[in-house]
Amino acid sequence: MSIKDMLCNTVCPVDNARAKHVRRKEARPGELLDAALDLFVAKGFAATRAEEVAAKAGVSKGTLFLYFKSKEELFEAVVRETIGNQINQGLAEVESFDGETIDMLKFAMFAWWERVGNTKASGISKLVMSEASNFPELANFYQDNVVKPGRLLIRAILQRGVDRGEFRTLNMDYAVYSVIAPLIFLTMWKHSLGACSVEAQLDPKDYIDSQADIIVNGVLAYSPSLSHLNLNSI
Amino acid sequence: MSIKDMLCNTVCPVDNARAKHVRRKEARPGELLDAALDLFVAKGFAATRAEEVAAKAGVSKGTLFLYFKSKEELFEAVVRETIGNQINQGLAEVESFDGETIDMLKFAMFAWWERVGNTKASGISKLVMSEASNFPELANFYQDNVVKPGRLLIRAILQRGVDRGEFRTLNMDYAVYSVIAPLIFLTMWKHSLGACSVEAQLDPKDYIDSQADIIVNGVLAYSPSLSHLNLNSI
Amino acid sequence: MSIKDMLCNTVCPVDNARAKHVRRKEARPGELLDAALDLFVAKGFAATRAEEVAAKAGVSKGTLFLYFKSKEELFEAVVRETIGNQINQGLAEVESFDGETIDMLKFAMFAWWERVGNTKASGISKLVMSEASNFPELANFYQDNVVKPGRLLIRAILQRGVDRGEFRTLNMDYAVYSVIAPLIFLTMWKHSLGACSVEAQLDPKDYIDSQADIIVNGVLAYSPSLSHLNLNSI
Amino acid sequence: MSIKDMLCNTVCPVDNARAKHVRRKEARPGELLDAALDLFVAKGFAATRAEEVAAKAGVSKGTLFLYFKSKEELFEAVVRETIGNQINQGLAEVESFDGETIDMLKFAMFAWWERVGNTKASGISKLVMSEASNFPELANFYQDNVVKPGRLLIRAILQRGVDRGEFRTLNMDYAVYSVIAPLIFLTMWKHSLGACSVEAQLDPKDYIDSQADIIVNGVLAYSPSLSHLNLNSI
DNA sequence: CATGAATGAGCTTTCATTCAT
DNA sequence: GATGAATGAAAGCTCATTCAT
Repeated sequence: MSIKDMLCNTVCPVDNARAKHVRRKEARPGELLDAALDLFVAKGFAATRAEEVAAKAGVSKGTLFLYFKSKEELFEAVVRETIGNQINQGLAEVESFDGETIDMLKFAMFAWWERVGNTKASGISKLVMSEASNFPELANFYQDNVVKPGRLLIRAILQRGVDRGEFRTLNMDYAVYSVIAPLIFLTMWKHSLGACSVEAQLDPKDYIDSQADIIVNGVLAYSPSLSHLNLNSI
Repeated sequence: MSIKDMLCNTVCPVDNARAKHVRRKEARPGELLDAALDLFVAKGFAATRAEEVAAKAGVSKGTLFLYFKSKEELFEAVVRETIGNQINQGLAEVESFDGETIDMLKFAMFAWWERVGNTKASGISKLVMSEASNFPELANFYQDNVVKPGRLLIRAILQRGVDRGEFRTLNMDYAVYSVIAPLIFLTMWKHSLGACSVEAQLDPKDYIDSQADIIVNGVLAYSPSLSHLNLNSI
Repeated sequence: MSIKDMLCNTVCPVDNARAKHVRRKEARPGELLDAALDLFVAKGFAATRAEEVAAKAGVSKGTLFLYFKSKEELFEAVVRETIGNQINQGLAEVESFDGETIDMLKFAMFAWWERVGNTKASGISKLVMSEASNFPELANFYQDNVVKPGRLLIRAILQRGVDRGEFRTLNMDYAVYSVIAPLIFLTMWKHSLGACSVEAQLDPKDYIDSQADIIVNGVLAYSPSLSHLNLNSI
Repeated sequence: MSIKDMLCNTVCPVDNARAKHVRRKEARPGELLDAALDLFVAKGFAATRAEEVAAKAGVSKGTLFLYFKSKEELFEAVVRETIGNQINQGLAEVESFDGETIDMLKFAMFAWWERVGNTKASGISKLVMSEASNFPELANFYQDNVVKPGRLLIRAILQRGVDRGEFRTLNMDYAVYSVIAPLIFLTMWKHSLGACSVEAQLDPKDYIDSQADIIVNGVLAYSPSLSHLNLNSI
């Protein structure tokens, strides 16, 4: 079963019925979503005023409500539109990867950075986490469209490593977070403390490099057992 | 230099001059801080109404403002009071640890869970990250009193491992995040998506167990080089 | 009919029934009235907080309400107590005056300054005028106890001048204000604009001197007619 | 030097830079200023609720804050706008007056009544005096734009009388108040005690007539000296 | 008597949302 | 479609007043 097959069941493709309607909405007010994303990420949902969003998008306050019934709907649209199918996009690249799983994993992590982490969309993680309890449906949407597919993608990679004897046996349900946690942490950091003091900033490349290095070594076959053999004596 | 020594410069002890005066005020309205912490973590600063906090603490709206000049001051007090000197407390335990650094690291991670992660205080991470850009001073306070000391604590442990030949050479500035990121991620998860759907919940023990296992193996000496030796052929 | 006789009908002597009760209240909380007078005059009724008054009087907030049922009652007490029987006091002095009415009038004006204008009680005019429409009963009280008697006192003096042929015939109902207006104006000025900028301050003695001089000359018998006779030719 | 020349330095003309922008805003909400003036004069600043002002102006609470950042700003706008250049307007009329200074002075006093005293603007005196210590800047503004020019205007008239030999030598710094005090007293009376009881009301014409008569006679040349000559003996 | 912590009605101010133009 | 003036519900905060100590 290809990785794509593993994912296609879970990923609920964006509702096609609404697609056309949504498409028209995005024609002009795509700028509204952009503006809203920025402001929501930076200030939070409640602290962002509808008028600010409109102003940043270069339209009037009234226009915003022409395209979005309410501030909440705007928020949901921001999340839904921004999330898009990030995972699916990255999927193809990962799937077509040919080579050792170690490199595949590293590749996936850096690809994520290029595709998502280094994008405006990166703020979504922070946004969703911050507002999850105020927008439960949205949290579920995020669960279904980002978390689950992402988890499966990582899991598929790790499983590939195990299947090919490269990686040792892992508790898959939790091992995936060894990849996910550092990446999500990075985006949240970038949009919170990292944005406040210069000293708190992290260099993304070095950061991912370090994390990938440790994770990869941490899942390699035999390394744990070897450590018990006291390799120093070799 | 002991680990404690490494930390004592950065950790700014709570101002003792005001402590007594403040202490009396907080005798009763400590409940206000408790209530506020819960609500701020769950709903965010802006979405939490002052009256809710008061009600949850069992007092009237007016009483809240008797003890905190404004909602913002309440927020800051929540963060400052809750943070306390978590790190310092954990410090003693870690410092007195005698044994292999592998176990020390695992111990530290679990200890953190008991001391902080499994506490009401755990929501602070989420809170600070969510509101950092709206409360820059608070972000800096968190930096100085939690992030920096925590980073130094982890760094000290890792360095111990390296010094004793247990761990391989690491890019310390980033390696520390291999320990920090999964833990912070856990608390944020717990207070956001994890609180929404049952399926998204993580078992903390298993989670930390898995993370610790992979990290520890990822930093062990010789494992990386061994991987290049293609151990499969042995 | 003596001047005293002219007044005794209008001046309602302070209610003797309540006197004893009031007396006890004044024992300690006289300081409350003092403090309240100052603050009410300076900031107005609404802008003065009960706690401020208490603090200035050196007692606790609760004590204030021990002596005055409400802030309004405090206000009314301030006015009633402060007004006292200023006019009556001045009355005796004026009545026993023996000499030309010109000097009597001047004497009355300066006496008022010593007895009232230069006293804490002087703020009452400003206070009553500022708050009259919010405290109609008090306005009437002031009418009956200050305005009317004062008007009669002045009228009596002027009438004396007319009767003795010193003053020309005057429209008494309005002529009295030639004496009253400048004096009331002085106190209001002193407690409003005069308290703000140094340059706006008036020297009371010089001010009254000038006013009295012009008024006195303005009411003298023959002077108007004489002026038409072109006295320059004499 | 013409009277106008004497004044032009002190009267600061309303800022023309902002005028146009402000003007548009006030096109409609001029009614807000009208409503606010009435209420502030009647009840004082603190006792007037923003909602009352809005209601009286026929708009909603929110609309008021659309045009005035705060209740205080509304208050200041009321004073500044209402004051306008009352004095300057009256100036032209007085300046072009040709005839005896006695009549000029009387004319000025009655003109003031028509132009200001009998207008909504008349409440400003009471308002400013009542709230001066709470709004020091405003008090200064009033000083500069009303008090000083008014004083100079009166002084100019009196000086004209002296220069032409109609009036005797006067202590000008205080003599001006013989004109000002009765007029200001009249407006304050009208908006405080005069508004409470019918019996306390003054007929403005008669009042001014009487005041003017006495003042004018009080400043005529030779009358003071004559009084020392003991004219009774003639 | 005196205190001051606690209350809650009431006020200022904000801001999402509407709608006439 | 687009605007932005107008709305009014809702939230933060104040302060006169009460009452247990």
